[in-house]
Formats: sequence, C-alpha cells, structure tokens
Amino acid sequence: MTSKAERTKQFIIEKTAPIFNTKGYAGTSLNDMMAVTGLTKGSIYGNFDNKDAVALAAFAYNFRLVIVYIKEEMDKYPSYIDKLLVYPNTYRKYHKLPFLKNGCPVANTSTEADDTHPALKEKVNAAIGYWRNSVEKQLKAGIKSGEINPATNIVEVCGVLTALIQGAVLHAKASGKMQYLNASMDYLENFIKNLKN
Amino acid sequence: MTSKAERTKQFIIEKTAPIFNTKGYAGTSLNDMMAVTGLTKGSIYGNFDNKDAVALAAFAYNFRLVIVYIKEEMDKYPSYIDKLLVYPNTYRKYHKLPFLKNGCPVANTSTEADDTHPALKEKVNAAIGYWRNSVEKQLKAGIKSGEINPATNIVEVCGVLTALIQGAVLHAKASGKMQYLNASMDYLENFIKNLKN
Amino acid sequence: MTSKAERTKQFIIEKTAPIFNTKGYAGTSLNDMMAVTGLTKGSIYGNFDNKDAVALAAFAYNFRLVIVYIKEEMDKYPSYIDKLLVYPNTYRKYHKLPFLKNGCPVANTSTEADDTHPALKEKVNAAIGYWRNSVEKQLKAGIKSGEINPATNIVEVCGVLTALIQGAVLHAKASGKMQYLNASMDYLENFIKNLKN
Amino acid sequence: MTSKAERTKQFIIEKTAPIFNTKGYAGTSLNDMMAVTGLTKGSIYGNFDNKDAVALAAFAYNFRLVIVYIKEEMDKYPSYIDKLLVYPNTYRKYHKLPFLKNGCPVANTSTEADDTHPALKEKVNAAIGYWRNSVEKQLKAGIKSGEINPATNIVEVCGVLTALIQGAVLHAKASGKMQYLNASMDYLENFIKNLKN
DNA sequence: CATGAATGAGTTTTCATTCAT
DNA sequence: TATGAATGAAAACTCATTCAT
Repeated sequence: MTSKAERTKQFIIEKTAPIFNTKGYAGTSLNDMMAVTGLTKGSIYGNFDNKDAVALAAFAYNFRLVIVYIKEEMDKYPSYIDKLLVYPNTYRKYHKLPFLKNGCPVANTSTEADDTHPALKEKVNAAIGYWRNSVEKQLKAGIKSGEINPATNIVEVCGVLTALIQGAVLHAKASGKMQYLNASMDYLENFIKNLKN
Repeated sequence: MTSKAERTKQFIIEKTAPIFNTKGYAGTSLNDMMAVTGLTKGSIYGNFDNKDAVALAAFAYNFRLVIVYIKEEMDKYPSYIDKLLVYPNTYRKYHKLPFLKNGCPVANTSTEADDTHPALKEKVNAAIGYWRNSVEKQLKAGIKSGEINPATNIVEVCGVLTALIQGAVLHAKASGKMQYLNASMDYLENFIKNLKN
Repeated sequence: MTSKAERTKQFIIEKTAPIFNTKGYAGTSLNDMMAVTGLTKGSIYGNFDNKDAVALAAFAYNFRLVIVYIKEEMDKYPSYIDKLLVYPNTYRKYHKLPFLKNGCPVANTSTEADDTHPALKEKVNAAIGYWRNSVEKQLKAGIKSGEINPATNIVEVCGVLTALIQGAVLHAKASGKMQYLNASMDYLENFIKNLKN
Repeated sequence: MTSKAERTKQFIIEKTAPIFNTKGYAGTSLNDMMAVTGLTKGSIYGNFDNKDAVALAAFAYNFRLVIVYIKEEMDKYPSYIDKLLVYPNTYRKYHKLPFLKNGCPVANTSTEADDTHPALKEKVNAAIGYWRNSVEKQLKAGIKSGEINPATNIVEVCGVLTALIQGAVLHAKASGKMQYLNASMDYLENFIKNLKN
C-alpha cells in the first residue's frame, strides 16, 4: 500500500517532470514547481531533500515514460526487426507524444548535466547504458532466433541507432523541420531492415 | 585598424565562449565572465548591451571555430569523399580539440535554447542550416566531378551525417566511453565511402 | 483576524512611508527600506511584488494619515466655517506633525511622479481629487445649513484653499521661514471666514 | 569675449536644463546628459566638477528663463498693477511656455532638494527670496507712485501671490485639469486688482 | 580640451533553503 | 506533514566618476 507521503512524492514528480524536461535543471525554479503542483515550498521540501532530489526523480520518471512506451509498442510484434522498428516509428512522431514533445529527456538533460551536475550526469549515463542494453538484447535474441544476421556488429548498431535518433530529434526541435527528421528515420528504417538474415 | 573597443569585445568573446559552451547560457553568470576575463562588470556592460548579446556572440564564435577548422582540414584534400571524411575524423578526436572538448556548440546550445531563449534558438537553427548546406555543397560538387554517385539522396545524407555526429558526441560526453563514438564514426566512414560512384 | 503577512505588510508600509515622503521614490533604496524595517530584502519582496508596490502603498498611507487627522479635527466643530479653518490651523504647524514635518505627501510626490512614474502620478491625482471633493462637500453642507454664503464660487474656493496651502508649505520647507507660511495661513483664515453668509 | 570653454559650459547647461526640470536631479543620469548634448562623459566632466555642478547651473538657468520672461512682460506696462498681473497671465499658460511646460523649476526642485541635496536647496531658497523680493519691489514702487493702497500687507501679498501660483501649477500638472489653474488665476487676478488705491 | 574605456559600488530582483508554528 | 514567512547570497544591470591617450 502506498502511504500519503509516497503519493505526494509521486505527485510532485509527475507534475514537475515536464518542466524539468522543457526548461532544464537550472531553468526550473521552485516557484515553477509550486505553480505546477499547487503545493507550498515547505511541502516540496518536506518530501524531497532539495531541488536536486526532485530533478533526479523527475529525470528518472521522464526516461521511464519513454521506455515503458517503447516496451509496450515492442510487445505488439513478435518479429525482432519489427520490435527495433518501433524506435524510428516512435521518434518520427515525437512531437505528438506528450513525454517526447519537448525533446528526448536523455538529450535534453545530457548537455546541461555534463559539466555542471555530476549526479544528474550519472543518471543520464545510466539511462544511455540502459537504452543500449535493451537494443543489444533485442539484437541478440533476434540472432538467436535466426531472424537477424549473426554477423551483425552489435556495438555499431547500438551506437548508430541511438545516436542517430538523438541527433535527428535535436535538429528537428531546433529547426522545426520535420522533413529532416523523417529523412533520417527513413534511413534508420532501412538500416534496421537490412539486419535481416 | 581595430579600435580598443573592438579588441576588448573580441577578447571578452574569446574568453567567455568556452564557459558558455560548458555551462550553458543560464549556467554562466556575470561573475564567471568577470573571473575569466579579468574585467569588471562595468567593462563588460560597456562593450555589450547585456548578457544575451555576449552569449549570442560567444555562440557564433564557438561555431565559427568548428567550421573554420573543418574548412581548413577539407582544403587539404582534393577528393570530395576525403573532404567529407574530415567530419568523422574530426569528431572522433573531439576531446582533444579545444573548441570541441566540451561538446559541439550546436548540440550544447540547442537543447537549452529550444524552449527558453528564442534569439539563441534562431542562431542555433541558422548554424544547423549552414552546416547542412555546406555538406550539400560538397555532395553536389562531388556528383558534378563524377566522384560521387549521382543517385545519392542528398537530404538523407545530410541528415544522417550531421545527426549521427551530434548524437554520438552527446553520448560519448555523457558516458565518457570513446568506443561508442568510435563505432559510430567507423560506420559513418563507410557510409561516406559508399557514396563513391 | 489579521494574518502575519498582513501585519508585516502594514509594518513595512508604516516604517518606509516617512522615507518615501522625505527622499522621494527614486531616492529611496531597498537598503534604506531594509535599514528602517530591520527586515531583509527577501522578506520585503516576499510581501510586495516590487519597490513600486511599496511606494504606492506608502503614498496611500502617508496621504491617509493627513486626511484622518483633518477629519478628526473637523469632527470637533459643528460649524462648517470652523471645520474649514482646520486646514490653515493644521498646516500652520505642519513641522510639528510627524506625518507632515517632511512636507505634504501630495506636493512631495507630485513633482517627482509627474514625468517619470505614471502609477504614482495617478495616485497623486486621485488624492488631489479626494481633497478637493471633501472641501467641496463642506462648502455645500455649509451652504445648505445657511452658514455659508450661497453665492460662493465653489471651484475657486477649492482651488485657492488647496493650492495656497501646497505652495505655502513648499516655500516654508524650502526657506525654513515660518513667517511666510503664517502670513499665507492668516490670509487663508480670513478668506474662509469671509465665506460666512 | 567668451572662451571656447565658456561656450561649451553654456551649451551643456542649456541642453540639460530641461531634463533636470523634467526628471529631477536623481532622475537625470549622465547618459541622459550625453544623449541630449551629444558630448562625451569626459567632455562634461572637463567642464564641470561633477553632476552636482551641472544640476546647480541648470537650475539657475531654468529659474533665470522664468524671471527674464516675467521681467520682459512687465516692462511692457507702466502700471504696477498691470505688472503684477503678468504673474497670473504667465502661469495661466504655463503649458505653452517651453521653460514652464514641465512645471515651475522652483516647485519641481524644491521638493526633491529639500531633504537630500543641501546645495540645491540653498539655490531654491535663494530663488524664492529673489522672487518675493521682486514682488515686494513692485508693491513698494506702486505704493510710492500712489497706484497701490499704502495699507497693503506686503508680506501677505508676496506669500499669497507666490504660493498660490506654485500650488496651482502643481495641481494642474498632476491632474491635467486646466480649469483648476484658471479658477485660481482668476482669483489671483482680482486679488491683485484689489490692491489698487 | 576631448575622448571613451574602465571602474566598482550601487541598484532592483530572484533564488534555493530553513524553520517556528 | 504542511504551511508560509523569513533568510541571505547571488543574480543581472546602472551609475557617477576617473584617467591614459
């Protein structure tokens, strides 16, 4: 059973997560957090040690929304190639998905946390590792099942898939031009289809 | 002849540019700027209207350092394929190049400016356009010269090349793992070589 | 019951009002306000949106002190002529009344706000209107009661009474010479007595 | 013969005087002074010891414009009553006279200088004395010539005339309502005419 | 004399954080 | 736990003044 405290904590995370993803860590103030939660400063501090702790939790929440969505989509397809195709198909419509419309939390947080916020950087690093890992798992399972070419360079595919998505969304957000993103996702689609045995 | 004001302005830009690239716009304070230039607040404000103006100039400077370097490298090779290969070869060693070691200014600025700083966002957008444009020019020149396959999908190549680099550097910086970057740059190298006619 | 916030707000107003009346809006700094209240900047900003808001409230408070005093004095006399005589008798001893010893808030604020501070100017304008109005009411009541000559030029009397006081106090403050003020107040006294039917 | 320095000094005074009368001493910045003169800070400081010195000279200039105008108008009339009538007739149209349209320099400066700027206060005080003195002279000359009633209370008349004008202009500027000013000037006109023997 | 770059103390305002109630 | 008033350091920016050229 969840205690009142747990529920308030969760409530704060869910409400503040989108602002952190949009405005960044430094750009999100406690006043923003008060406004969006309707809670007082004291209440926020009663549930979290400091702004840092909320930011960390909010990033985890933001990232989780993405992976949960991807997981659910993947579960719809038995084919491993189809599962991997969920990536380009998801990011292609990033602007229509509430948890991605302000950009991928990994990319957004990455640049800011890098040189200023070690704890957050560590979280981002872990998120990237998790992402790569789950791609790797799909590839290996696909190879085992005979669907994917066993000669596949796993490290390379993980890198290209994740990096291409990150870069493409970045540019799409900055330029506002969806055709850039679409061209890259088209490429990624073929890239994935070519993994077939 | 350059006036004293021009020289001080340039001095401020050169000294603050790395901090802006590292800490971001919101993260860089006037105190940081004072510390790194050795100048007083009054002096900085005597040369720039406000922090914004310095940030804009610093971004332009940071981006220019990258394109000047790339240009110089490209000029060493007559082959258009070789010219394009300058990209992966440069970013592969981003951590050793002073103007890239804290990340690509485009990616770094992009995520922050997006939702909070319209003027800077515009500059970033222009930078992306400039970058794509220069890749496009090389491709077209390569096609005209017969070196590059005329069936090349130019939009796609521009997108993949730039996005892959951005994403790969992002992940390398966040994870600290050069092998991820290298794998992606290996892939990009082959991708470029395959453009040959 | 008044909340803590209300009480602090009131406390800030009461403490800062005399400085605003003495030094003016531009001349009163937040440091002055801290010194006189013993509160921190943060506390002042926690209770008011900005310096403007304090200045506006302080002017209202300063003006109110004057009208409350005048009202109380007037209530002592049934005769309308006597009521009006409260004006010269009050301003004659302006230097002994704490809320007037640094000059009339209307005159003090008027010159500064005029060309630089629209919101404050509006308040001053309203204060002048209020003052004239209350003189007008006494005149009309006096006429109705038969005590005051019905042929009285009301606009003229309002103008002369208020303007003469303002100008006389101004000159007294600037010159430090009470005899100037007294001569004008003597005149005003006769002027009022001559309104009798 | 006037030196270059003298001419520059005079130029600065003439150009800055209107801003000082409009924005006040604290409200007028050196940047304002640069803008309006087209000179550099160094040049202004080369001709005046500091902002104070310019303010003092500007006030003197502003006041002088008023008395010169009044003097010239008075010289048109042989009658002393007519000469005194120049006052209400001048201030009635204060908003059309360039040196009065932002208010009388005496009133404007008076409230600000009072408690913050002793040197300026002294100048204002002297100006008031000068003004009263010149009214007194006209009265005495009028009495001597037989035109003005020798029983006239000179101190009272000086006070009423100057104070009424100051107060009336103050209220007119603050309220923007010319009818208030006109009613008071009408009264003043009769007041002066009644001085006749 | 004039220039204009530099100064540094000053300004108002915002921030994350604390703590008595 | 929640409140909300208070804190004080830090933020961006302005100011009158100085001084080498």
